[in-house]
Amino acid sequence: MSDAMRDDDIANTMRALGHPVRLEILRILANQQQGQCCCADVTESLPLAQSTVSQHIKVLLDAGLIDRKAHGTRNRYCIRQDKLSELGAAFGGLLQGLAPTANKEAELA
Amino acid sequence: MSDAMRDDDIANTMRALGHPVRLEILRILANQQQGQCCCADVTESLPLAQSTVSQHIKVLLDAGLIDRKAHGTRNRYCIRQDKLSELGAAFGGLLQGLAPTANKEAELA
DNA sequence: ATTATTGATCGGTCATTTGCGATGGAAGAT
DNA sequence: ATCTTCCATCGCAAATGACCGATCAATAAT
Repeated sequence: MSDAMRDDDIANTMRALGHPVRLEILRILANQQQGQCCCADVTESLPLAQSTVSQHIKVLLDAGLIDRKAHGTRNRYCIRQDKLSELGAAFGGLLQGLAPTANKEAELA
Repeated sequence: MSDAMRDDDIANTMRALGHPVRLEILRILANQQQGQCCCADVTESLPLAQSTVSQHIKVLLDAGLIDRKAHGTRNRYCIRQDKLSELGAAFGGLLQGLAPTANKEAELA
């Protein structure tokens, strides 16, 4: 239980996922051949200015959900699958903690 | 697939979960005897003003994550388990859509 | 009827987020 | 060296969010 996400981390990550454009960006990254692409690729799939896309990317980056690798004059972004499964586990734990059956039994530790 | 959550819905719900206080409120509701309690109960478990707690509750309410039932002079709040599992499914679907194995196979529909 | 309790809502402040165009640095091409 | 491409970052404006104290309607108790 040592490296479990705390509420702050979970909330931060949730907030990063709390914008449809960022969900879309993640999907765009996921559907790339090598699972990676540059900012320009993302931008031309979205009706937003480059600076705006770059900012959304930064949010995902800060949340640890994606990774940046400099590659020549462009950057390659890819999804951090490890973070994603970590989040999945944390989310599952959260839901379980909120389930009605977990009320009393959880106190028997 | 007709009633699946769309990106907007998912993002909205994520944003509602994107604050540690609201996560805490959900946990407080979950750990109540009948899985329900009033605003005052929640407030005295948190270092926040009543108006602030009420506002957080409203966010959860608007996101459909909790339910309000008037009961005499006070309101009873409880977690909407149906929404929670709906969200769990949507989140699972999201993660699956972002997984590397889902890239090509998903196009064979 | 008067009083007390509950809790939603209003108004205000301050911080953060979202969007944009413009700027500038870094790497590749000429 | 010059020029182009890529894109992070910097203002800037508008909108949203978080928090508070104050208010007010509704119900319960006296």
